Amino acid sequence: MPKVVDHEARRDELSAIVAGLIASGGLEAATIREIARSSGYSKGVVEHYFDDKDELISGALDWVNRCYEQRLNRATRGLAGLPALRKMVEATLPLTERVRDEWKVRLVFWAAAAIDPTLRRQQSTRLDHAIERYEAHLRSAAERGEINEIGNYPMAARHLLNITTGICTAALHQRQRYTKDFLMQEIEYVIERVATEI
Amino acid sequence: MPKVVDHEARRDELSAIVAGLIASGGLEAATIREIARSSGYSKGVVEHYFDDKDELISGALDWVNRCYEQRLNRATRGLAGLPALRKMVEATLPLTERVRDEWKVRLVFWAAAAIDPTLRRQQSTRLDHAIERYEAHLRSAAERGEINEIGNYPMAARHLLNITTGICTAALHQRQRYTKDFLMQEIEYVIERVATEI
Amino acid sequence: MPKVVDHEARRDELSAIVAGLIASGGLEAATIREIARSSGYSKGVVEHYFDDKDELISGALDWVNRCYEQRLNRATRGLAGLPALRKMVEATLPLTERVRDEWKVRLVFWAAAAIDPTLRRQQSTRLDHAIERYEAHLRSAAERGEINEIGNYPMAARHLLNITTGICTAALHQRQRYTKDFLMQEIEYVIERVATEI
Amino acid sequence: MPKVVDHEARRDELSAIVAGLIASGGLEAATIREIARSSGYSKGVVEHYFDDKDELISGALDWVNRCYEQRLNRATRGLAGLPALRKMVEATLPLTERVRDEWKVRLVFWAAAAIDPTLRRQQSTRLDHAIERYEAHLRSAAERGEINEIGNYPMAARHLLNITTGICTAALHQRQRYTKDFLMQEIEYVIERVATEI
DNA sequence: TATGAATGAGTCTTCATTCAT
DNA sequence: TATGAATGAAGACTCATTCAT
Repeated sequence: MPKVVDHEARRDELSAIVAGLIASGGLEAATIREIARSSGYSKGVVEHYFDDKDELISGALDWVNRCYEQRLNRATRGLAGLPALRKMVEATLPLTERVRDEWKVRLVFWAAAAIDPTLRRQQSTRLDHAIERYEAHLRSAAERGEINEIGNYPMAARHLLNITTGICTAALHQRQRYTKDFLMQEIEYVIERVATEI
Repeated sequence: MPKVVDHEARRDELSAIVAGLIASGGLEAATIREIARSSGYSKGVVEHYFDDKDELISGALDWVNRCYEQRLNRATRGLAGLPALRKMVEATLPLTERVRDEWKVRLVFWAAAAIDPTLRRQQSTRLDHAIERYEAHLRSAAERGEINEIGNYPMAARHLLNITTGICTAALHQRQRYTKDFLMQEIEYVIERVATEI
Repeated sequence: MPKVVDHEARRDELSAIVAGLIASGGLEAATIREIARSSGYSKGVVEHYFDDKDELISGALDWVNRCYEQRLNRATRGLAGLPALRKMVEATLPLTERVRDEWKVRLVFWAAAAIDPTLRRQQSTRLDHAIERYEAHLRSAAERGEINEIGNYPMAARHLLNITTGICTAALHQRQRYTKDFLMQEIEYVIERVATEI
Repeated sequence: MPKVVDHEARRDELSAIVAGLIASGGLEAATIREIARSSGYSKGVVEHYFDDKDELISGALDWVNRCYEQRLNRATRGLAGLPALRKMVEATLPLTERVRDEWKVRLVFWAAAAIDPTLRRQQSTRLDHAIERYEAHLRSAAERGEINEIGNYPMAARHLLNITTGICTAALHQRQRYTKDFLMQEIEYVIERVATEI
């Protein structure tokens, strides 16, 4: 009679730990031994829930992205247009230690994705999803009359994504300059410009 | 008299190889053994020119940045204002395999810098330098009447840097979408918006 | 359930091998590879039981000292006074190959302790313990009327320890001269002199 | 026309450095690279004067012993009997940092000699010489009426050597206990006992 | 399901040594 | 004589992975 364990919950628990290790020490810090130590489980358990180290690592990214999605949904629930856009961006910016960790993990995977085609495809899909979100918010903002009509919504959305990405990476590297106020001001600057059809 | 070897040249030679290995296989591909194999030298030689693996790795980043600087200087020599700005951005975008490799190495170091304070400081300084360049070009563009006067040059410059960064990382992950034309179009879009005081 | 292995026994087994290697080839002969080869285990196993090479080495000394202690206790069990003292010294002298090996390991650690403060402290404690043993035997010898009362027991004990040490190192370097008979004769000479209050 | 260099002087210079390195960091600290660095010469020079690393190491011991001999001769010049004996022992005890270093080197070689027959033979010869010195001083002390006649001079001399050795090694490991006064007191204790025929 | 024992490949690094200049 | 470039062997150590229990 096997002990009943919530497989998924255990996987998530471990993924969270892996993500934390990556955030604090990079990919190389996420060794099976260390994961076992941090989780309190034995080495064997760790590899019982994950076939492979690769799976363990990509599980961590998955987990980070799922966390992000959830935060995003919670933040924009019931909102549309510019308010939704602002909340979405706000939820993306590395304003808290937690989100900073999220970004650190993301950076690690960008570096990996730049090299590995499979990861790159995953990353590409994620980018497309993000653009769609931005686009939806822009459209609803226009509908609600909060901004002017935009000629090329996908382009504007991509622009918004890219500038947000750029700001976030800069914020990671210049932590003290990119305070919360400063970041939000940047975002307003960006939204203004995107919303201004020339 | 010892055998005469241009120490710096040899270091550069090895750094180039390390950068190439990182670009094609990530940090973990840049093992001493592989560096030796790729360079045709013995393992010992590699550590004759670099005390440490860390030094070897950071040497690769240095080399990449120096290459970038040179390319930038060559591209903008004799230019000012918007033409200089365009050339500068053009030299930054991952339009060729070589620049793509440059970006891959950069990504690896971003991930590392997000974790290691020392690397983060270096990265921060580099960002400041880049912003200064952008700012100078924007100012001269305004002086030459190519764009309107800008209220906050440093902010506009930082904006330009961040959006470029964002575009470049996106381009790395969605290679086929970000063709040369597409990238240049994005850039024009960005320059337009930065140059438009609202 | 994990495979059941007596951790301590395994550590001892390995320590004995390390001690043997040190005795026959010095510290440098005690490489992990050689330890693995000699023990029949794999390299990994050696470091499964010992975190570190340092630990492995100091484990060997520990083991040697524990062996010595046991031999000492066995030899002096039920004895006191001069007979105990004689047995103790006899158990210390390099009369057999086994004890000679013990002494070789000891010498290696003396050299190390002369340099490393931590080892020196350990060595100092060991010396104190040995002196206490000698002192106890001297006192009981006096009580039993086997020797005259001694004015300064600790000093006499230390004297006894030092002379024994000196004899043992000499015996290591002049093996054929220091036969068993010769060594025992030296010891009697020493005991006589220590026991003779002037 | 080759540059004229005093070969022997250079060898001594290097030997002194090697001895210093061994004294402060053990045998493993005496790498060719470190010797070169400490001496200010290049690696090549070091091995120009010494065929081999082994030769370099044994050169260091030679040098240490020669220094010791010189100090001994200077200390006992013009003396005989007990005064000579006292000076000789005094020159042997690790009372100064310099002599402590001498002993550290000696310990390293004892450990090596316990293993290597060639070194052991050298060490044995050195012991014999030392015993002869002690014996001569004892005999002259008796002649001068400073002590009673001794039945077995060689044995007494060996005893003196061994106890001195034992005291010195103890002094190395319990530095603060073995102050100069304490050491000299020990020596008097020893001389008294040796000189007392029972 | 869980443990941790065992393996061996692979990592960086240090080093003595040789040799061209 | 002197330099330091070059080599490759050997060192400790880390790690993912397999497997018996």
